[in-house]
Amino acid sequence: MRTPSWDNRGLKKGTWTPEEDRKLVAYVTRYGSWNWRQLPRFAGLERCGKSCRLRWLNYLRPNIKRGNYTDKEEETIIKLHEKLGNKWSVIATHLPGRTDNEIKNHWHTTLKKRFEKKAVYTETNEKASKSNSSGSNPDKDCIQNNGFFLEGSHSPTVSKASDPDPLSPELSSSEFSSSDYTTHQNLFLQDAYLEDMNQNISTESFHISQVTTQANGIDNFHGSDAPKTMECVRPESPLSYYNENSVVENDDFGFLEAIEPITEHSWTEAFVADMSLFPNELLVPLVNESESYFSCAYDVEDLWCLKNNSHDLDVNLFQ
DNA sequence: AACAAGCCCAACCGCCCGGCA
DNA sequence: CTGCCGGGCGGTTGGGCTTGT
Repeated sequence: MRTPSWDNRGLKKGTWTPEEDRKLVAYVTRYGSWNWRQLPRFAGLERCGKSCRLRWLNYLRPNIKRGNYTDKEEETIIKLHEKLGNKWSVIATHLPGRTDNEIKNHWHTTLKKRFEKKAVYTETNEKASKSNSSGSNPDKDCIQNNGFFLEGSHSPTVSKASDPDPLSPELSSSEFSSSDYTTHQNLFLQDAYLEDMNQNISTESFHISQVTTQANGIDNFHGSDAPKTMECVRPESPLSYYNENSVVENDDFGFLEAIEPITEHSWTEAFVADMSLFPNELLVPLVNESESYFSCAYDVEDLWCLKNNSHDLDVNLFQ
């Protein structure tokens, strides 16, 4: 990807290295994202806060689903885009595990082109049918949905305007008008809020079980040793090493089976303790990397083991 | 096999908004 | 009320990868 470079502030730009990922994951899972601008300094990263935030949200955070889009997901994107336009973040809340950036990319690279292609087809087909009123649609693999065709879809569930909109029980897409936009958007935002709550539960209130962590070393996910059966979660994602069977399509909480809930050693408590009791300078990474908590001297398995004993670690680190 | 063109996506950029002093 | 700051969002791009010739 992008060639690493440095801006005039001495901050690194470009592709993230596994080591940087490891530092970011270690810091955010332990302390949370309390301040993205300050975070890279304390996490030992020569990156701007924005870059860290983006990397975490789009790539490193748990429960990110990667790989091919299902027909249902594409259908959802198309329908929501019809209603909301380029509100990628809102659309993303209806696709668990997908990020706004990924959806946006998928739209621009695949769905948009398909839309334009089919729109042209629709236009020419309509002209043809006008000239021949008894004409029928010859393309049986394409299902028309408010002017859009879902290529290769074998599910006719969304094809009829009279069908209830699966995404908005109160209002079908055919009934939706621009004047309803604000009200309808509020409904979406309410859903978005609830889903955000779910996301927060998955990303901040649980941590990866030690057992699965030890079974799947983090470095494997940057190489070719990623489990081949894990399709719903990005194999090379450092935080995707919860049980490969734990993520079930259309099951937002399937992965939780492999994650143990935090009781008394939550990151929030660790954060409160660490940040309130220790001066900031003590949280700055050590100059000598071999002594740093986030250094490569620690295997990631050790890292997660250490995290599980964070209180002991805190004592050891800051004494 | 070598090259070109197009595709894909991670990452960056700049703007906007909300919270706060 | 105003200005600052941090976070969030949508648009854009760089460059690796894939496919076609």
